[in-house]
Amino acid sequence: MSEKFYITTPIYYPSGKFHIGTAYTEILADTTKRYKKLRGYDTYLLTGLDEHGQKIETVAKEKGKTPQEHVNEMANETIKLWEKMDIQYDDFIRTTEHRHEKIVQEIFEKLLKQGDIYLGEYEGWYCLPCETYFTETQLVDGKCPDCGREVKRMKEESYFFNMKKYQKRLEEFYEQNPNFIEPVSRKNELFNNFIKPGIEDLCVSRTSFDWGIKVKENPKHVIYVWLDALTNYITALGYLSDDDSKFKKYWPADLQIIGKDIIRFHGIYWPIFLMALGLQIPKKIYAHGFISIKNGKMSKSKGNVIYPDQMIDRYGLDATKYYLLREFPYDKDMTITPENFVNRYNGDLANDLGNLLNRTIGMTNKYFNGELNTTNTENTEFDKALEELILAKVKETEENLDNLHYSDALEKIWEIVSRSNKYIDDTRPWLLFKSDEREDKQKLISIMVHLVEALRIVAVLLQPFMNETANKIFSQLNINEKDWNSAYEFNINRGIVKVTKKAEPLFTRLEVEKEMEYLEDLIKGTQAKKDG
RNA sequence: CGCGGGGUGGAGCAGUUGGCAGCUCGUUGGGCUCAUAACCCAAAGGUCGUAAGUUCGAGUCUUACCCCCGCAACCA
Repeated sequence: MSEKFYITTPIYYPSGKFHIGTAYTEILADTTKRYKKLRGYDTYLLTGLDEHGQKIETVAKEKGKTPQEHVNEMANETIKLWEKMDIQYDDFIRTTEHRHEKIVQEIFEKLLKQGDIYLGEYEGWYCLPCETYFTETQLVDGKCPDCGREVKRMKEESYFFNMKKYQKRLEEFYEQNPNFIEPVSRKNELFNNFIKPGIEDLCVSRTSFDWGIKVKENPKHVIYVWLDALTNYITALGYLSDDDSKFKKYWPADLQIIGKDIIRFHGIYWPIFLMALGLQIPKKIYAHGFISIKNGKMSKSKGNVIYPDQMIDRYGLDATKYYLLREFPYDKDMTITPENFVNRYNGDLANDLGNLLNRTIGMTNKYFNGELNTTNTENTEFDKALEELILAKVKETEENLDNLHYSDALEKIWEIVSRSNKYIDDTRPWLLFKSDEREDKQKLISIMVHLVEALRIVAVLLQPFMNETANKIFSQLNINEKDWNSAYEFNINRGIVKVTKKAEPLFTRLEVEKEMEYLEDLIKGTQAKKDG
């Protein structure tokens, strides 16, 4: 039986439309899943929505809907988006589902019985019109950050989770698992700022709103945020349910992908909840950075938001994914600029990769009527050098993928592409074609075979990132050898290869000026109006 | 003195344990013609935020300072 690999994304909060940052998290998870699957793992990818809470209640009311109606709509939209993005998730959990709510109640009761949860009082700054508590630091000039009105110091009865009790165990856990959170810089940040100074108890219930899971024995309380949200990772697998086979098989998670904003909750509360339940802690949490556009973090008020469907509709899924995965640094934030996008698209996708396929197929048709007999080719020095380089890059691509360095992995794949383009210039097939020497014809066959193989290997490596593009390459080359392991060697003895008659461009070049303008408008939000 | 990240050729970035300053894009010149006006080669361009120090030698270590950007606990 193959080794399992359980990946999770955060469950997103559907108070509004998801922007490209959310899509990126999902893309990361999907890419990881596809890669692990190709490497032979039994993979399981969980994603979903966190549908409770004050804000959902408020947003629904504004739209004249019930919270349930609102989240149902949002769930439909989200699923449509993930379909459009070809996300290969195995389960989509919604915290309003019975399977989740029931178990969360049980977990709460268990923790209460154990003495990990106690009844206390929550105190904070309360905005009456917004019906929301804020912390000191959330206030803007001492007023409500949402509406700007006066806030009042208020108290309410609340259940608390005794985090302090687990302080020492958590510190020990971090000592023993220094790579629990990646990148380590983020681990250090969390450790220095929140763990070392002493963890504070966490409020796990509220009475000031209604839209949530009720505490069974005290139903005026609604279970508050994190105990509800974080547990999705285990309730989705059937923890404490009649059928917990998936839980037994897949837990603990091998990789939990999150954004850097929720590190604290996944790095402190989550391990502690699991300790309290006597469960294993996930192997790794990877926290990626944020996407910023022009003047900082994306926000509607700044007018610098990009939505994934807008990019996909105009440039295609693979180009969108490529750009994000190629430009997003492993341990830093990413900045999107129209110029950068157009450069990557034209340079990497159209010119380097797309055109390499195009010229290879063009030559194969012109020189050999599309048919290559790939047996018994003799390797020249150029051929050998190409093979060596490519095989080295395959290794490097793999290493980077194993370490979640997706941008670097793509860079390595593109080194194969670049080297192949150079190889054509070095070997000058067009001169060999004009020659009458038999030896030159032999060389020419070898060159074309090597190019076809190089492209095939590129396609193999590209599968986790750009499945559609990879398949286009396979189909135009008319080769079906897609296994990951097949990238480890040049198969130059595959018999007759008959490539497609007419190459179809993988990516057609963009008009720089026009697209930059389009993207500028998109970011400003004026493009929607133009389209409409 | 809250914590952290960062300031390197026009732009975006690499620079491992201190040892000739690199990459991508752009610019300029050249080559090639199989190809999506693509591809290949070459060149120009940096006092590595500022100042001082350690050292035979510092982008890389130490100290001070200046500037930019996140995070500061129950908001997902």
